Amino acid sequence: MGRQPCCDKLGVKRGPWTAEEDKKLMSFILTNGHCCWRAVPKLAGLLRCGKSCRLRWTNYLRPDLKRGLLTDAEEQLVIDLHAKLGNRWSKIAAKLPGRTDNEIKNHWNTHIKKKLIKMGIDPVTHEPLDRKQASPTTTSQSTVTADSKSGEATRQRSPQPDDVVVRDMSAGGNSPPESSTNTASTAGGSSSSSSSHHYQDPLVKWLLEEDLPTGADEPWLNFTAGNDADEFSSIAAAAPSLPWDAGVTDWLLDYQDFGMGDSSLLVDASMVNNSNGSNF
DNA sequence: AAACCGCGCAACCGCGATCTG
DNA sequence: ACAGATCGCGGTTGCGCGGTT
Repeated sequence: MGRQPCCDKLGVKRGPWTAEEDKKLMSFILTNGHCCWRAVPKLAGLLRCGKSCRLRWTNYLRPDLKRGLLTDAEEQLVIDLHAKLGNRWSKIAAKLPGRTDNEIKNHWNTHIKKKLIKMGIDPVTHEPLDRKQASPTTTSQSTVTADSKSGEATRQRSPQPDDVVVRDMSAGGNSPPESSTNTASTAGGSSSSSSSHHYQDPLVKWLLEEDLPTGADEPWLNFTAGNDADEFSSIAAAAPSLPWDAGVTDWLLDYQDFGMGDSSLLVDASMVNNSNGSNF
């Protein structure tokens, strides 16, 4: 009964993806889409399981991905959404176009969590760890820069977003619109920090108020016959932080060499632009 | 100069939800 | 209706790199 096994794990390659594997997967998905992840590795000629292919695609190869550190506005939005939603990274990521749940999760664990702790804020409940300890005026600015390491110091961190956090967290606040459906035990009871009017940043305010088109949109699945190679090139040029900028996947720049120049494979530029339309 | 340490990120794992036959 | 496959999510791990001692 039912379906075939997902993957038999025997002969399935694991570990870091090579440029060649990326090339195969990217080429395949841009050509055929990913209606069935189980079939993708076999059809693409990859010795990977479908799960691994999906992860690689969603976290690294998707054309609409942003790369690089989160901006202050994005970080602030993540903090607030986390206060509302808890560790529902996919929901949070859906509010940040071009960002993946994995990326946000990593950033939370490596940056934001520590930052909040240093500020005297419990990263789980978003409540002050110790109300006596939480002294925003003395901790926020000095500790924000303290966690910088390996390039973090180069980030242009403004103290203002942090000040907003402290103000919001200590202000209590009223019930967020989504709180009625929020069943997360950690954030649910204390998810009161985010009355959107607290945000001076209009972008953050807008993102919190609007039900955005999610970053999960997959415009590359909506290929149109009218697209051409020049259009694809313009998309790549317009997206300064696409993964292949790092040089690891330079092959993508030569997509015509392996058939991606075919008009049927190309991404609708307008849809890509829409997905990144918030211009962080 | 070498060893050690901490950080950041990519990838894996396991589980629950959903779908399919 | 049920069993099993598939998908998607969140937690965790492992490795490479850069900084420090």
